Amino acid sequence: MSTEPLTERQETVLALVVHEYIESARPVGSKRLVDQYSLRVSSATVRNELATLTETGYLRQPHTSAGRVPTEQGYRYFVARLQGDTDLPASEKRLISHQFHQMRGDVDEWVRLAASILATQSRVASLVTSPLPDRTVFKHLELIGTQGRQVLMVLVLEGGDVRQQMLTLSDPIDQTQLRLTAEQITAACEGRDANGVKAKSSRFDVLGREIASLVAESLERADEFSSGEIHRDGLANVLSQPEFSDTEQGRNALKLLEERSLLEEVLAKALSPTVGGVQVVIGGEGAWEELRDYSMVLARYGATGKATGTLGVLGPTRMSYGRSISAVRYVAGLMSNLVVEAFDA
Amino acid sequence: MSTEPLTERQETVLALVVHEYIESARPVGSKRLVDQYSLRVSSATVRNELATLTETGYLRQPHTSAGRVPTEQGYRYFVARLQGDTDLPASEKRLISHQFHQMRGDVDEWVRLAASILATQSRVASLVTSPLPDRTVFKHLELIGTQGRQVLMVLVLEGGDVRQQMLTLSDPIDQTQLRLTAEQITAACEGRDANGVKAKSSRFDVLGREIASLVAESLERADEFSSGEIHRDGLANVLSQPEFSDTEQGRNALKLLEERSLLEEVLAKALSPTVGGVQVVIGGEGAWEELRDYSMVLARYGATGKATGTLGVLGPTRMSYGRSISAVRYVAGLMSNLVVEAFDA
DNA sequence: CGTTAGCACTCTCGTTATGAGAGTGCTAAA
DNA sequence: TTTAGCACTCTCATAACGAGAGTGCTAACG
Repeated sequence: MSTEPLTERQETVLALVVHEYIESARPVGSKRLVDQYSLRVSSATVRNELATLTETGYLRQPHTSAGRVPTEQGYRYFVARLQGDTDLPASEKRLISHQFHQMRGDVDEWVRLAASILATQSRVASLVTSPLPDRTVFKHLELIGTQGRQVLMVLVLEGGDVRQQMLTLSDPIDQTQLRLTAEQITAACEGRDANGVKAKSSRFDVLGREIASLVAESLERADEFSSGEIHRDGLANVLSQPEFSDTEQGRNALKLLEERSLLEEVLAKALSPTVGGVQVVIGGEGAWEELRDYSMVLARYGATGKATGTLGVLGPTRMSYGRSISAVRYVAGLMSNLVVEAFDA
Repeated sequence: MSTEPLTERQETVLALVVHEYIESARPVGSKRLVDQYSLRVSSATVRNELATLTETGYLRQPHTSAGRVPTEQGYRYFVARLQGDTDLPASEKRLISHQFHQMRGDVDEWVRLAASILATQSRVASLVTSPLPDRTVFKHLELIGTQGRQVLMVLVLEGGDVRQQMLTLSDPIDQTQLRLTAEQITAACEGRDANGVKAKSSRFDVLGREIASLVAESLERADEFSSGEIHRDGLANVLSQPEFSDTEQGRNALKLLEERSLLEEVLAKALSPTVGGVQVVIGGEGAWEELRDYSMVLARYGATGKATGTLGVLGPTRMSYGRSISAVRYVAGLMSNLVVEAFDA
């Protein structure tokens, strides 16, 4: 567990072990290493290096006389060295970009496409949340009477998100009255958040106050549940990873992917709220016991301060970090562009 | 494959075989049958019945000297006899009903809850689509200018569904003009469908015509993609079924569940468009090769002619039809109530 | 001193053999 | 028509075993 700097050769060996293990899913030994990569040293030398790397906590032996497997620490070191110099081939990029530009429709469509692309590129499961405003700001209110005292409240938020809500008034109100009230509130509260709306509320009549408090409540709710639906894709991919050949393990993985609350927590905590680089969470980083055997590659996308969402992949710790990181980075960039465009074209 | 009517005893034996096989997941033999259910005949007699049931195509032998397994035909017969007399225990019903009434919020919440309840009750995977209007009818239009030529179009449909769309006009238009146009269109087209809107379109000015055609287009699109998102739950359940202990099989099942287009097709074709009873699709019914080893229990819910959605479960042919049917029936009923309430309170 | 060849030892994993268990179909008797 | 009895079949869990891969250690080498 010492943190002495690694020699160059140790670094190479570590990288090779990680690489080979990710490819083959089998513990990797000294012999295989020299053969596979035609190293210019003997297997005995490699064996020595492996021993010290095991000492210092970068590698692990599943059992005596088996090959080595990277520890979380080992993965982390590898990923840190990796970060910069990994990218999707230009042809892939063109293809993906094309698919995105093909379809400038619904936000849900983007999300679906992003998830699908992440899944196929990374070969593991993907997660994408819709872009949501960071701070929910009121923009426009519409009240539409149906029959009797039933009213549909349509709430337009900054950034184009729309909330709708049915509500029942104590007395029947005609459509002109409703329209008037809606206009009043819209005029007074445009550009304000939940608290701002509450502050203005005293200026309205009885009906207006009732509606305004509902609006404020709705804005608050939007602030809290800021993650919304999590769109998943590629669940079948993770099942095909050899570590989940045991059904029990596979079921676990699925449970994890279905556990909304856990994912929300990780997504929220692991990511700084600003759009930026790609974050890699390896083996739960000690904080999430359930994620011990899994890694996530995450990124925030969107326009900081306006609307942002999260996207990423989840797979076994032995996943292809290179592929995942570059895919996540690229797709996050594309999605950010789309969101920015949608905001201020 | 003959369709001679079964004797009463044959019927009993068939029912027991199906029941026992669903419970144990192992081919069931004559001896086990008499022991388990303390039949008043000998195993040899049962053996004879099994033989004829195999002849007539209700049962199948995985290999000589193995027990019997129901064929699709066998399941179908069993399910047909079963339909009426299966129901959730009252206590379960109360619990579920309570959960639903606990939360009269967002439609998405209902969908999520329904999926979750179906999954836990049936112990297999569940599918629920949002309730959508059968025929998309325009109700109200709102145009909200942002900056420059960018306009947010908010389209309220009969039944409270809301579509939003960003659009860029050829010339900047001020807010009053937008409002006027929106009011015009709303007044002229309320209660009309896509074609109705098109018909009225000639009465508007240039801007009005442009907008109206977009509205009509949007209505048409809503008609086509009438299924929307399919919400899933309980995917992990199906992995725990012994038939999927082989990872390959499990992966297949997952792929199936992820294949949106296939599910949409089945949902659309297998169900009459009216809200009604529970439909059981066994082994793909010859029409869907991919579903050979799976069964679905489906129901349509909502208010016929207004808004309906689909919900159901998907599992191996060897699933507990009793549990599934009663769960699907009950949850569909609850969801229908909610939708009806939301429509005309 | 770092590197390497050699070697004895360990642990896994796929293959094969084997026997118990469950089930069948058939025949003949009740 | 039902049942007892029996020979036969097929699966599946268990154990035995050997090949293969890998290790650590020691001693020799440049």
